[in-house]
Amino acid sequence: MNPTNTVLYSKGSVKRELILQAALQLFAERGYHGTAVPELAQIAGVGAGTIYRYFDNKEALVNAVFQRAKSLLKDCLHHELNLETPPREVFTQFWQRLTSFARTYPLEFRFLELHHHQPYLNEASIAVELQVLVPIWSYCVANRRAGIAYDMPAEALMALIWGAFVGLFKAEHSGYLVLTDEILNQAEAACWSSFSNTH
Amino acid sequence: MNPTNTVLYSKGSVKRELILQAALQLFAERGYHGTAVPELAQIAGVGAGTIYRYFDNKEALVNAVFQRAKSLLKDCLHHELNLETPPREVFTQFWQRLTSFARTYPLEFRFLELHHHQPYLNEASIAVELQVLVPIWSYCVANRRAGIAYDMPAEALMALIWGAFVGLFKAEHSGYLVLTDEILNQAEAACWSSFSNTH
Amino acid sequence: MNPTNTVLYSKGSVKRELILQAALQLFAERGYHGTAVPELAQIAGVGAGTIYRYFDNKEALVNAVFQRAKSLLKDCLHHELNLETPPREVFTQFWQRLTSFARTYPLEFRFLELHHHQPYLNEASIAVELQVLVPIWSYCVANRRAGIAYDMPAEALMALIWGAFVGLFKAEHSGYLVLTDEILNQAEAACWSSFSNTH
Amino acid sequence: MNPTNTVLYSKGSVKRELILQAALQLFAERGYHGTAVPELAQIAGVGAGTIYRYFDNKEALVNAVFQRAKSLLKDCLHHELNLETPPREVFTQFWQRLTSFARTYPLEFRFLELHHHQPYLNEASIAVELQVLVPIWSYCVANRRAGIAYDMPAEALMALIWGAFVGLFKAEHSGYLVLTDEILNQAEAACWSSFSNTH
DNA sequence: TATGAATGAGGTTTCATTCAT
DNA sequence: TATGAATGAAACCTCATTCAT
Repeated sequence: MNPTNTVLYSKGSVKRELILQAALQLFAERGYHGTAVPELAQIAGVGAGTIYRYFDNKEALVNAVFQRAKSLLKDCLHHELNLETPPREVFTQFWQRLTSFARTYPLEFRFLELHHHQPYLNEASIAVELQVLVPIWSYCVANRRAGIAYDMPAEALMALIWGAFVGLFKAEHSGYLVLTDEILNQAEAACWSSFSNTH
Repeated sequence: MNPTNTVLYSKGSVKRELILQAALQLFAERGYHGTAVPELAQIAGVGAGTIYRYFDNKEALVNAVFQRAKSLLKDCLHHELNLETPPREVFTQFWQRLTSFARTYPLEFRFLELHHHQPYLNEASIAVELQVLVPIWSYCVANRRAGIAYDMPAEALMALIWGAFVGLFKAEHSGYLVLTDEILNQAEAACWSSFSNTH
Repeated sequence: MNPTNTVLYSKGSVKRELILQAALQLFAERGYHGTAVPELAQIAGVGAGTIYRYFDNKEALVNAVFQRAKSLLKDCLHHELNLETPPREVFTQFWQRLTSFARTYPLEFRFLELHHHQPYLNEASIAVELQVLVPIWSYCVANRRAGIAYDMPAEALMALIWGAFVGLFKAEHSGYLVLTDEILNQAEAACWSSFSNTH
Repeated sequence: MNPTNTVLYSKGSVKRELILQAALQLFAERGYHGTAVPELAQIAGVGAGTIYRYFDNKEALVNAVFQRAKSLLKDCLHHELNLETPPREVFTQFWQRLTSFARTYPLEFRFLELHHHQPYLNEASIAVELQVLVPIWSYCVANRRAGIAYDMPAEALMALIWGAFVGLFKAEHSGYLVLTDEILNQAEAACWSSFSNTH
């Protein structure tokens, strides 16, 4: 009866949400091809056919999951980030935000990092991916120009730090390690050392 | 008729090799679940049934691929590595050997790093994985004890460096970057900085 | 509350009409099995569930469509047809009425003639079919007895003429032909020749 | 062991034949959309998956069935038909060949005539359809030019005769009529009357 | 009365595996 | 030993029908 409600309901439909959650979980655990739609439906607590009321097909679903996870990451990383503060502090902020993301949204983080998404990503998904990367890239470029970061392509600097961070959480997820705050702080310092030749 | 012969033949068979090669290629490109056995057989140039003469099933095949790739990595990393030389030099050697592996065996490298193997790995595969990790772990432990490496768990140090290295090649494979020797050398120096507080 | 009212309402309901129209259109275009109920509902501009308020199921709907179309044909063909006029004139009248039906109700005509209804027709539908055929059959029988028509079973005479007529419109619908009034008149003469040995 | 045998086997594979037969039967009975692949497989006596070894998909299968049926019709109608004989005799020959086709290949005839194929026909199927029509069209054109046939477009003449013929067999299949040779001969004479104004 | 979201049976199709050759 | 045709279970997806609103 409340049209506003209706609209909100249809946009943020509870079923749609259940499906996205189940998809996130299973795709993160087993990957796209390793996840069967009927099982996904069961975990979501909906009929298999219902999934196709909300998503054109399985590929559209995985892209929706990807875009949501990447957008969340983008918000966590970049929202109200003050790039005017000293580079060393910005770096710490990035690190803390990344950590916060990986801790708050472990499924999103694992889904994004543990799998190989290229073959099924559509344009919108690739666009969101770039929205995450561009600000970090700018930060690297600026610091390199300022003589703060090592004299490497910004892409290489990003890849090193990002890779190191992902490596830590992958190791934890594999059971090799428990990431305490202390370790994460030490790792942050170590990564800063691999980013900048300043002390 | 001679069982020894049979075993030797089956282990060293040319067909077995073709199958492993095709499996490596397709698993690296599309992942385990994204690869169909009949197509794999076609790429290998053998009949689909032939695969089941050499491997019990698809899972046994992926484990064989995994073990071969990891063993190769183990050999590349650790064979005749002189751990007596100064830690900085050992680090450089590790880096160069890793680089050499990633360049010489790109499919093996991508297969090992781009995908999420846990769900189908058997004990033998896990054992080989440890054979790769243990020497590096020892190196990290020793350097930490000697006050050379940062005061972090060896597992964290490993995860950082390994992650950074993988990050570089993942970025290259995604088209964000071309890894020249110069960049790889700079990255090596940067990673040493994230490993050790010495100059 | 007034059952009579209810019945009238449900029989003459505007929604019922919309559903029958949409069903006619889609069944004519794609056949019974090629038409999906939800799409039919959308074309009709009603909810999918609404269809089941007016018809027990899809089969009941197609029978209703069939009976309406056949009844319309029956009315067009036989209403106030004067069988006392000379046979040649009656034939022309039949032909003109058929033409008028095919032109005025092209969907009904195509639905009736382009598809194969047997598997889902119920008794009522078969009864209506007979109501169309019987007067024509009588006409054929009478003319045969009178030595006007060829000495064939009435059923064969009917099948020939009816088939020829349908063939013309099928050819037009397939794009092989445009049926002008002239052609239709010539065809009428030709069909009379195949019906009667008189001049 | 006999390579020739192998080739013949693969071209005319017995399974392929079983599938085509079952498809012809069910498509003729129930139409394309009314036929389910698993049921078709069961009638053919093969596994459901086997069908997809021989045909890309259901649509490719129905096109194969169509092309086979139309080719058969083409051969029956046109093979070694002597167009030099008098038109009246050619007409009789056409009629007899059509009758022979409808009697010898009743499923093919019903499949071709009882259903509406347009939506799924591919180019090859349309090409075969034309191969059937063109010679008949030429015959009609020639007879019209010679003043033998009624002065109607060839397409209209064809549609009339073809429609009349199909009407007869449709009536028989519907149970309205049993087509004896006598009736077929009388019908042939009647149809000639609707084709030509000569005696 | 009317709806359309929801369903699950059943549709088309794929694929890991087997087995006759 | 090697094959690849064959399979049927299970994948993805559709749709006739129901039912809470």
